[in-house]
Amino acid sequence: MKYSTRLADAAHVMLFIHNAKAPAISSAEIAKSICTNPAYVRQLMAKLKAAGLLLSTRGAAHPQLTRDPADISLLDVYNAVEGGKPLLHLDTHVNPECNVGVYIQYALDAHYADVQKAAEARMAKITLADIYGTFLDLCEKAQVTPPCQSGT
Amino acid sequence: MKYSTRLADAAHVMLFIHNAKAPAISSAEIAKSICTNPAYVRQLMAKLKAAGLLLSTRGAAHPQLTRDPADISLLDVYNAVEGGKPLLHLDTHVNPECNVGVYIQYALDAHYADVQKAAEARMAKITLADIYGTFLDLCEKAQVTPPCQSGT
DNA sequence: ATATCATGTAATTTTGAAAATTGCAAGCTG
DNA sequence: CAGCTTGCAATTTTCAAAATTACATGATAT
Repeated sequence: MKYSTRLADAAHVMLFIHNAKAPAISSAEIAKSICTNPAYVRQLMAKLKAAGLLLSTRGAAHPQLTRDPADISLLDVYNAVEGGKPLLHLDTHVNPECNVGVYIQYALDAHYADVQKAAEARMAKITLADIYGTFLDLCEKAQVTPPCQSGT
Repeated sequence: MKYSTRLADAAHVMLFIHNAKAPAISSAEIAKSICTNPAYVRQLMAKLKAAGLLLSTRGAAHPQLTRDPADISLLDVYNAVEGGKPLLHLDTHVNPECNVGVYIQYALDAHYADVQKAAEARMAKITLADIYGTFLDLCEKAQVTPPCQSGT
């Protein structure tokens, strides 16, 4: 399949909104930055809203974060848009008549959980403020002025 | 896309071979356990071989692990079959004319690397012997006799 | 108040990476 | 030699995600 870029796109949406100086930001504007379509952006925003990370109102183009970026972790965003989907996937289609096959996957399941936990623990420590900070650093190093939503 | 189950399948192959008492194990036999086809199993085995985890000879059905399962980590297997493919994926198709979009993804990249490192560090601590141990425990709890390659 | 632009959401189509399949040359083994 | 096997390349199928389409509902400004 295609790789899921929902976490990257959702973080993009959140940071784009945070970075915006203008009061009004439409899904169309955000979509242009991600090179996608407004409906997809709104789907992401709906999930972020359901997770309590974003506020938005029908008909009005002024979304806003519910909390300070320092209080929103990458894990929050991950849970919002990937909803429990694991990073590693078992092969659930093994031969049910083969005990070895069945129980090897069960055994793997237990250890996959540890990897998932480690990844999530790390994501919990990364905040949107951290990412935004890195963003500003990179922009400075490249001598680029952040705002683009006014121009493009 | 489909989810990749290569890591789970490759671990399955390794443990199936380790668990086998019979000297001869064909790719067809392993494939039956994973509910797949021999060619796919051989593709995985080719990668495991290239990574130095497995020995096999053309024409002869007697593969064997190159090291003790206690000396083979889940990360070894992951690197062998996923070859540097990350767990999280950036959105590389952003608008190149939007600095915000471009640099947000660059910033994310840096933090994704930390998550990847954490996951890999955890995988490095899990050995095939650990997984095989869990496998035996689960079999015992379920009162199931492990070997299946003799029967099915 | 009404024309215009936004959101929210469902339904459908397209895309793309992985698995499945096919085919066959090369090699072991009885 | 006959009947297995592996190794590997090429093709087809699968299926989750993204893209697209459509439209009802709601805001906003002139």
